[in-house]
Amino acid sequence: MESIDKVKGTFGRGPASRMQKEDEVPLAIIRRLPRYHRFLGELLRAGTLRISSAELSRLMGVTASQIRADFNRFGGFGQQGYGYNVKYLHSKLGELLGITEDYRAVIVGAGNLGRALATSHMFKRRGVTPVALFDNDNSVIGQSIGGIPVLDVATLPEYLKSEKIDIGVLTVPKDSARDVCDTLARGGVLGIWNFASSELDGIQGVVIENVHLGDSLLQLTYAMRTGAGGDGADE
Amino acid sequence: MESIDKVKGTFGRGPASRMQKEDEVPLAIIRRLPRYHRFLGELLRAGTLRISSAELSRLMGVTASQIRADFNRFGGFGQQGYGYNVKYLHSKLGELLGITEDYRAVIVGAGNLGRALATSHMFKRRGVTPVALFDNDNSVIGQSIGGIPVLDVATLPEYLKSEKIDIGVLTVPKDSARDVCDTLARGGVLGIWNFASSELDGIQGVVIENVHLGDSLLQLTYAMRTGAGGDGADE
DNA sequence: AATAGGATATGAAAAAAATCACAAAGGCAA
DNA sequence: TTGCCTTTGTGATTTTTTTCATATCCTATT
Repeated sequence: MESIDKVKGTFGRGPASRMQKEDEVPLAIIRRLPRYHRFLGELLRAGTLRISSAELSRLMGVTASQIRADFNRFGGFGQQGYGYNVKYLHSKLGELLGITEDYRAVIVGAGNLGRALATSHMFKRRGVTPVALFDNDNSVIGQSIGGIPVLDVATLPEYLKSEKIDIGVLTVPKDSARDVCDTLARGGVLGIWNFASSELDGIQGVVIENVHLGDSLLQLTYAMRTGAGGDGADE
Repeated sequence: MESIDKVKGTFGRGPASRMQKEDEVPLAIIRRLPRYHRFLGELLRAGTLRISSAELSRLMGVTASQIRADFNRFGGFGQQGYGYNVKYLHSKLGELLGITEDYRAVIVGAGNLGRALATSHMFKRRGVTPVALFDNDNSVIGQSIGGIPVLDVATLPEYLKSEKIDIGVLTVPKDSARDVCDTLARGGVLGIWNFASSELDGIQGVVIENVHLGDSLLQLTYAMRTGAGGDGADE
C-alpha cells in the first residue's frame, strides 16, 4: 500500500488520476488563494511557525476540510501530525500566485485612484514594480508621484516598444478605457488590471482583471437591506 | 408591448412551488446581481427597450439559462415571447440591491483613495450620499473635497450621534481600521465598506464588505502565469 | 524503541450550482 | 381571431464544489 513510486512532489497527483488532460484549477479555489496567502503572511509576521488546518479554519472562517482540500489541489504542502509550516506554505502560495516573478507595470491615469495605487505598497509587496504613470493632463505630466514619473499618455505606444512592461493598470475614465486597453495590448503587456467601469475582455493573449468597486458597494447595500451576509467572512 | 403590468410581481412564485422555509438567495446569485444591473443600465442608456436572455447572454458571457434562473429566483421579471423589459428589469434589480434607499455615508480617511471615492460618481449613482470625510491630518481638516467637508476624526463619535449615517467607508491605514470600525459600529451605522487590508468582521448588527484590491491583483498575476482566465468575463 | 496522539491526504458522499429541455404563455402578423 | 413563432419559467439532470470520514503518516514521549 505504500508509496511504491509515488513521485508526488514534483508534479503528479494521486495514484488513480487520469494523466491526460491538463488539470484545470477551479476558479473557486483560485479566488481563495490570495486570501490564504494574506493570512499566512500575517501569521508569518507574527512569528507563527506552524499551523493546523483546524486552527487556520477558526482564524479565517472557512472549514478545515476546505482548507486541506484546497492546498491539496496543488500537491499538498502539509505533514501529518504536524500541520503546515507557515513560512513554507506562504512561500509556496506566493509562487503559485506569481509574486516571485517581478513583473513591471505602468499605471495609466494619474487621477486620485492612480495616485492612490502608485503610492501604496500594493504592488511591491506582490512582486510588481510600477515604473511609470501616464496621463493626458499637462499639469501633472512631468511630475513625480511616489518616486514614479508621470509621462504623456501620447508617448505610451513608443514607451511600450522600448520597455518591457508586463502589466497595465487602467485608472482612466470609462470613455478612454477601450483605447488605452488596445494600446497596452498592442504594446505587448500580458495582463491588464482594469478599474474603469466599462468591462473589457476578449483580447487575444492578454489576461484582464476587471475591478468593479461599484458592484462591491451594491453587495454591501444588498446585504444591509436583507440582513444577509452578517458574517462578513468573504470578500 | 407594455403589458408588463402583470401583477405576478408582488411575491408568489410559480404554481407548484413548495412553500417551505424561507428561501435564502445563494451568495453566488447575489454576487451576479450588480453586474446584471450594470449591463442593464448601459442598455437603458443606449435606448434599448427590451432584451432576451439569449441576447443578454451574448453580451455578458453568461449562459442564457443562468440568466433566466437568476432572475427567476426573485419572481420572474420577464414575459414569454417578449423577453425582458430593460427599464423594468433594471429598476427591479436596483430595488433588490437597495439603490432606492438613499443611504447616507461618511468616508473615514481622506488620503488618495478616500478622495478618489469622494469625487467619483460611485455613490450617487447607487443611491448613496457621501456627507462627510474624516481625517486626522490637520492640513486637510477644514478643506472641502468634491463639495464634501473634511472633518476631524476625533469628532466622529459625536457626529454620528447627531447625524443619521448608514454607511461608513474605511480608507484608513491598516492599523487604525479596527478602531474606526468600532467607532462606526457604536455610532450606529448599518454597513461598513472596508478598504483597509485588515479583514474586519463579526460585529453584531453591522454588515461588513471587505475590499481587498491586493487579492484582485494576485488573481491577475496568477492568471498571467498559468494562462488561465483568458476570457476575462468574470470579475 | 515502542506507543499514543495529532493532523494531513484523499476517496466517497452530500450539497450546491449550473445547465438542459420543453411545456406554456404571450407576441405578432395576416 | 387564428395560428405560428419567440422566449420565458421551471422541473429534471448534470456538473461542480464542499464536506465527511478514515487510513496513513509524523511527532513526541516514555
